[in-house]
Amino acid sequence: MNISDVSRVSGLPAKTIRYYEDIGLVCPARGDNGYRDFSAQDAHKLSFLGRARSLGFSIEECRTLLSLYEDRDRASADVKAVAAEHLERIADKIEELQALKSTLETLVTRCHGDNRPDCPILEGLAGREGMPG
Amino acid sequence: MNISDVSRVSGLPAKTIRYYEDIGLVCPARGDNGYRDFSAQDAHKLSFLGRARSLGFSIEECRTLLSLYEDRDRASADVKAVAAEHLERIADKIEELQALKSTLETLVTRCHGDNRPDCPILEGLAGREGMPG
DNA sequence: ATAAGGTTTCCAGTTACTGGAAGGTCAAGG
DNA sequence: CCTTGACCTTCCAGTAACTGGAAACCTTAT
Repeated sequence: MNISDVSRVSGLPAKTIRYYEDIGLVCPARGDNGYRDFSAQDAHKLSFLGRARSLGFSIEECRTLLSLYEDRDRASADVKAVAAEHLERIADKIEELQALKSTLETLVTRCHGDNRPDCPILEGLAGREGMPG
Repeated sequence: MNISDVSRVSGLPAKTIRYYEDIGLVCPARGDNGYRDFSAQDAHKLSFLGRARSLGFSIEECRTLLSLYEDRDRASADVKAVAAEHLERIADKIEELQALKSTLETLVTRCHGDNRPDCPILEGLAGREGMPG
């Protein structure tokens, strides 16, 4: 498989696949012409990476998951630990964003949004008036 | 005010303040010794930036907000537009993260997390094809 | 032979900083 | 006056995870 084939199969851009090779996530074979020659396993690995990335795992987490995936003797507890920690970070991020959202909503709601120059949003940012949160 | 003073007052690291000068968000005066000399207005501006950044506005949005803040004739509607768009992005991000969270929760819950090697998390990431090798 | 399109490498840019090196400045103590 | 230590300065490099583009090579079809 050439890179465009594996790109179509895995859903990852060719650029990304080359980058993944650069950082050692995949090691496709090379043909005589220097072209990368991807096996079905390479394609599978890349699909795995694509799914893990789309779930928000970092590249380093993906590297860990991939090595766990390829280690037939690993304990599922190891995988669960990686995922659970990631889950916690997601939950934290959601909470943080919800706090931001409610602060901004308060500011936006208070702003009359017309042609007059006085604006509670800017006043809030300037720190003169009480900011919620 | 030297940079460490304005850093303390604004809550921003000195490095960040220098960076903000580099990209033209602030233009502090310079003393004969080459040291930056921040006015109270500079400090105020930096506090404004700090608050806007902590609300998740990008640097470019901060630039816009700052120019709106310093334009006494701007309409509050202009500010509201920036904030409302940002709010929408936050809401989208929250939704996306919640979807990730529930997918990941499903995977984590199904994983028994013991010493056995079979793991629903990895199987979920791998798709339907099964294990490598 | 030529044209189109796929592939290669390498370099630069993105966001918003952060760390560190090398060197100039300032105030205090001896 | 000299030293020490805390500041300050600039510049270079690196972070995460790609993305865009240039220049050149390879393949396929006409």
